[in-house]
Amino acid sequence: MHIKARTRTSPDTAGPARHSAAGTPKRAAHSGCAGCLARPLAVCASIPATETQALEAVAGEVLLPAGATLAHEGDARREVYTVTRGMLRRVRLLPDGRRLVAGFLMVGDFIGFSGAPHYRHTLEAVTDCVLCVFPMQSMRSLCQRYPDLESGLLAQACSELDATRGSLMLLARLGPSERLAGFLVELAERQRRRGAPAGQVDLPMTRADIADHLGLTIETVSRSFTKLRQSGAVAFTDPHRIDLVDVPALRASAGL
Amino acid sequence: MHIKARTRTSPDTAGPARHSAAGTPKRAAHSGCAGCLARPLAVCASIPATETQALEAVAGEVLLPAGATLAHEGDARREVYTVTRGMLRRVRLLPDGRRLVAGFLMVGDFIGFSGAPHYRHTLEAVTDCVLCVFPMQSMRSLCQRYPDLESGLLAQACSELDATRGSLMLLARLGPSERLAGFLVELAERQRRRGAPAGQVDLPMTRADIADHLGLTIETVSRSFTKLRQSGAVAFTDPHRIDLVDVPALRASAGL
DNA sequence: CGTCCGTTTGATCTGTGTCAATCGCTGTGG
DNA sequence: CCACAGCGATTGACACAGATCAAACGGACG
Repeated sequence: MHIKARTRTSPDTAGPARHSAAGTPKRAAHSGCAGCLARPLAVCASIPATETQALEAVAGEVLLPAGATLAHEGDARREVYTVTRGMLRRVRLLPDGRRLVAGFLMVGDFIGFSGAPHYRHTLEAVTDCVLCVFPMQSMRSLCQRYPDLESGLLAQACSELDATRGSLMLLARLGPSERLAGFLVELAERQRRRGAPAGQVDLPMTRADIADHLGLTIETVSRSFTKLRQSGAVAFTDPHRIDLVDVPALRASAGL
Repeated sequence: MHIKARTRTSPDTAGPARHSAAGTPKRAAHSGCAGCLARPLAVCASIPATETQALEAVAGEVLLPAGATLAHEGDARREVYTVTRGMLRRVRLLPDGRRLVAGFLMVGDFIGFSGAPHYRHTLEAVTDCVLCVFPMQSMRSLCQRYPDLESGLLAQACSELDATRGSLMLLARLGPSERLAGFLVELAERQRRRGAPAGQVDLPMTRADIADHLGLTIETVSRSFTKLRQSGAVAFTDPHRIDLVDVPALRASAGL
């Protein structure tokens, strides 16, 4: 096997101050569903606007500065979340330091689709984030009271399954540039659904995050970017702002 | 990129007789939930035993000989299924013939967790199979009538998400032998939950299926098997019947 | 007995990981 | 204001794990 740990976050010397450098999460009172940007995108939409006080009654808010950790792999799961602002990454670390970014979470995404009693991934803020928190128990009773909420959760779980299965194809059978193309197209699509202009992608995460998401190295990701640029499929000056010039070509090369 | 098509099923010359060689599915009347081996494992368990007639009323049965296709990628999704006997594979093909086996479905597994209106994978029988069929519409009304059914579906969707995310780590960051180890322990675990003796795995699928599931070639899968055998982690004479000699070692090498 | 197919094993080739150097931007201190 | 340190991104040279090519083996079936 290749792929050994390098620039990796060192194999977690499980000391006291686990929230490494960056800031720490801050709790706050819930600021109300009325003006929430995520509501139309999130499962909360399954609860009628006239009944949002049922949500607000049990919800809290979490402010998460970029780089901070929301939850650690292995921690007991007691709460579920909806992302209200910003982007997070779902990270898993192997003992030898190899890192996987299992996915990126964006506004409206629900965190809590798991049967496991403990987190299976560490959740880290890529940018400054705001999240809605619900105790799992409250979420369960809300589901009983509003069956539509449970349907909504099921629907969102299904679409997350679809997306995750899509990643399987990327990782198992596509080459580096194809993976990157697929990643960019999918991210652009998610951002477009959130109101961003089509044909552009924001990449707040680092190349290392992308590499660990696509099963590549930083260098290969970088080379793949230049390759896509040279082929005219994408364009960019800022490495975190990509223009998708030839979406059909990108889609085709990712097998879509 | 490497990984080009070779032994692959030829890029689907979308002719009329798409159900290639093997047999074709046969429909039958539902044979009753009472003696169903899958019931305790499947979501059907969410409906009380006294009410199974509600299921039987809308369910049908499908008999699927090994090699036959249940549904094709791209077909409209009109039904959902529960596997009652046998094993299926979930396959996706790229235009150039590269193949992905996104997963294997076993007794009790539910087929129908997707938000898409069309199948995103072809479903093929690895062994002779029997499935319970439900029109999607009937499933929806059953969910309304039995909220526990929807909870059960959500729970199963979550555990499928957990499993799929586990595959991400295998594919993105583990070497061939590690992937194989992870695959074997996970399969053993699923079979154990279904009553099989621990420490053994049945592999009805071919090496090609395993390779396309793990993002490898047949040859590398074979070599990884011999490596695991030489290291004493597994033992076998029949290539389709593996003894897991050192489960802790297997789990460790897969990062579990 | 011979063909077929899946599996295993061996030899070679190549893409991508590894090692290393440079570039560019940001923030800090003199 | 400029010099410098630090970090992320990019580019280049090289090595090796795993893909490719090739052949042999073994069981199933006619």
